[in-house]
Amino acid sequence: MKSKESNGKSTPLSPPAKHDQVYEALRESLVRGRIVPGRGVTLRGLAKTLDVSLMPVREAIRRISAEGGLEVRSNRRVFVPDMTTTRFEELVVARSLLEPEAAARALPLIDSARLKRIRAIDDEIDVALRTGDVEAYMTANHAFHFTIYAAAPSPVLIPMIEALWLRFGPYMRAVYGRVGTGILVDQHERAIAAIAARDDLGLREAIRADIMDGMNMIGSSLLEPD
Amino acid sequence: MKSKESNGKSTPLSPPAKHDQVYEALRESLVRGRIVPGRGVTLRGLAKTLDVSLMPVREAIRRISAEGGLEVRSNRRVFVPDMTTTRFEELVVARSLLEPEAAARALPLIDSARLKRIRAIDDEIDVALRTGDVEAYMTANHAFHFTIYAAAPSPVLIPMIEALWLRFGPYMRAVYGRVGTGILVDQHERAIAAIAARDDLGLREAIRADIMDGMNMIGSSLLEPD
DNA sequence: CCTGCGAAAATGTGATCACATTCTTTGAAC
DNA sequence: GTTCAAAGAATGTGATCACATTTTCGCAGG
Repeated sequence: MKSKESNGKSTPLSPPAKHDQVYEALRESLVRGRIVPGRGVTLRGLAKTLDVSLMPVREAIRRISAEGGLEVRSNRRVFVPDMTTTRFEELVVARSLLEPEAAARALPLIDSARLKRIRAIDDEIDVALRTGDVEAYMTANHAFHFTIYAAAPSPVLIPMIEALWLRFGPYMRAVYGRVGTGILVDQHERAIAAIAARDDLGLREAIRADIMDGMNMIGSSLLEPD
Repeated sequence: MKSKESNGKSTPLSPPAKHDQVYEALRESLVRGRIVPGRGVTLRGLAKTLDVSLMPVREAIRRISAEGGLEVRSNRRVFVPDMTTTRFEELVVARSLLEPEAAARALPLIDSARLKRIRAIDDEIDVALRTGDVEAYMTANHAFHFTIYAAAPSPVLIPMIEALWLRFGPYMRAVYGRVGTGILVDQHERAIAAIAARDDLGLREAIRADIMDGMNMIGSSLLEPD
């Protein structure tokens, strides 16, 4: 029995910690490609930008580094990891293994409301592709995938997949900025059809195809030697 | 051109950072099951134990938490995550997806020297199983798997798999302590045979069987409701 | 022109202090 | 004995300072 439970309002939880806000801001910057891969990240620079002291920045960077979003080199300086060929391939493989599984696990729990939302997001993607809006495309594409996966609570798989997307972020932006979004083909119709049909294998294969499609297009573009 | 490169000795790199040492110590404690799942972890407690200030502990905990080895609850207090049924299943699925892939990628690069080492480790496992030495079994089992995977440099997959093992650590210990190692069957012979035969699919299946075998045995044991 | 060296600025790390929040204990009222 | 509230201890968080290491810049020598 909790003696608390004072007011009926939402839990009066502690105000969000600053290191969490810094973490979110950093993650956002990486996903949106606002941090150039070559240039390094400095604690004091981030602290000044976000108007906090070094402390929250240190903890946020430690956390993002553990997720692979940043890399602390032996100099102890922090960089956006270089995208080498093998790293790229490994990231793609990991995505192609985990995401179909996450989708399949979510499938039985996707109700009509969520499917409707997924369809709406797919429409947004179509618009973004036609207008060439890279920012909107990336946001909507992320929402499409994770609205599917999140139908089932997956406290293990989803964070793992999020970490993979985080690692692609900076380069997706660079690639799209170079080749544009015109080449992208919308492979999501297959996924939507499979969801509507409750087709487990079909959904797995659709997600896998979507990943391979987008990644193959990138593969030919920027990649550094090992 | 680096102007450095002064002496031929190993790089005179900075002395290891304390937060890295604390991180290693923490990870070790979790894998070895020295931290009871129920009890919490306090910054000052760890700092006193390891004889450092709060700073390195804070960064180490942030890092381990990002890897899923610890959990910062909304109270901002740190615990070993509870092993629920769904969490357990997700962890097993992730292992069964990533580890066969890592093994298959390593297969072409496993030379005779490494295979010899793998065989030696398997012998250690047999001994540990016969003598019921839980500690030795866990160490050797870890070495067996990662000696295979590490044949190919996998800067993405291997850390992900390590993070999964880290999450099992505390409970493996608890389970083995309860049911003993007598039940364990050594499924590694299949893997060794597949490596010797350069049998990609055979190795994948052997690794997968090994995972399922060990995990299924655990599944019936301790697990909390969601 | 550029090569190398020394000074100066910048950076990451660790320690200590202060403070708000949370947990634990204590003690009185019923 | 049980319940509840207040006092006390413990904990996580953030800021500031100090220091060793690294990087960057300027200037001399070739």
